[in-house]
Amino acid sequence: MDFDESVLSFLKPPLLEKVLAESSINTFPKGTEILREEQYVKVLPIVLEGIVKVYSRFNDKELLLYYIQPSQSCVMTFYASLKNTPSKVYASIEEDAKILLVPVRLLPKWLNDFPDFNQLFYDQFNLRYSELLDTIGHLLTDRMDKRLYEHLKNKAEVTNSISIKMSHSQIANELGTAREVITRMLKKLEIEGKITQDSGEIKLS
Amino acid sequence: MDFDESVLSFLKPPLLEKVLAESSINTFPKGTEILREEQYVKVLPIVLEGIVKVYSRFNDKELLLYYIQPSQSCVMTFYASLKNTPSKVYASIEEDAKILLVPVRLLPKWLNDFPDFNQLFYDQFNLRYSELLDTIGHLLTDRMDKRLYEHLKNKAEVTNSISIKMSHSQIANELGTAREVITRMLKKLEIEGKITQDSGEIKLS
DNA sequence: AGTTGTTTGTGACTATAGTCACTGCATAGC
DNA sequence: GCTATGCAGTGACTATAGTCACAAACAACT
Repeated sequence: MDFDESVLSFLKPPLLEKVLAESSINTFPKGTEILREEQYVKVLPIVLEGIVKVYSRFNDKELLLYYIQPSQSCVMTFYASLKNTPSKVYASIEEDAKILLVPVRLLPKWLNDFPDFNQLFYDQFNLRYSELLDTIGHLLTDRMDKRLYEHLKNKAEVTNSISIKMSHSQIANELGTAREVITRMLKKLEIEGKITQDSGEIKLS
Repeated sequence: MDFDESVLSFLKPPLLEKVLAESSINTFPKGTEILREEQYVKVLPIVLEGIVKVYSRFNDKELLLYYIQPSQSCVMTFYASLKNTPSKVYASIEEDAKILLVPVRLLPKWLNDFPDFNQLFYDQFNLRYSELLDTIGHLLTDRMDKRLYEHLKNKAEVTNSISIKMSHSQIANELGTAREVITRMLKKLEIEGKITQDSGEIKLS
């Protein structure tokens, strides 16, 4: 199979072999929606390359929850599949991605045979919970300009690039606010010298 | 030991025996702070009676995260103890509580010997994550009057009583807002006939 | 009963961000 | 080129909730 096996190093060899034997690898282009709310799940995705964005929707507002980076899995999907309950979140491809799709029917057996496997999911659960706590903290105490700036910095870090190509309204969606607010705040950040904007491209400085 | 063993029915007999043999039972009065942020944890609490409140603090603002009810455990403590990392949240006794304190050093072994035991923590993790998602949803879309009313209804449900004895400023803390706001909103809810206030006691109607 | 401290009630003000209505720009397709 | 579409920029207005500054009510203790 055509990918860097080191991203799966968290799977010990005997388990790794079994997983690879039963799983398939798919590639998805940027923008593909891979998980909708209320959807039932039959495969557990593990990201090999690229970035997946997980977000939630409240009425008409959206909010970015977290990014799944290579060697991470979507723990929301994991739980939804394990318990056969519908998903509460959405996921879409943020950067062209290569994803290992592990069939869910074998998971309980593997978790039973390789108890260490559980650690992976505890870690992810904890990570996501912590991130959500941080998000709440920002929501509760920070004003939009700061939230926006942190959001951009985070995005830059995740995509490993200082430039971001997104429309103002896409950003507004991710932060659960209105487009005009983002336009104004970006202008403010530009005046403060924290970013530059040029033909739809935002650069951190 | 003096408590209703049915609250521990999620532990299968062989495991239950081992756990009880190694654990101690303590009672705590209302108001006791049992977990602070940054604290390291050596025991996993399982609530047998009473209610524990788990909350987070951001700068000077506080926010209620969830209540731990009988037969539930604090999954944040679980993870913090498993990985020996400091706690990110606070916990205090909301209603006089009897708590089973399970020593953490034996947890990894039990999780290994009884893989089903993991389900309990997955369920709790998922529950708490879902609650946090809901909280974010409310924070993002609801106005204070609605958030307050939902908060009171939730509190009434958890304590199994339609009356709440709390000062306005305590409520304000739990919702991460200012006291005057709560005073005004309570008045508003009173006028709308949703609650009554009488000598520091709030009753849902 | 009087002092002290805490809780509640309120009016006035402010700041933030969300909404509305519109203009100018750029790009894509014909 | 022209037009359509979507994106960005901006001023004006509004609503919500947070802040400030008190006053009144209540409780707790001596």
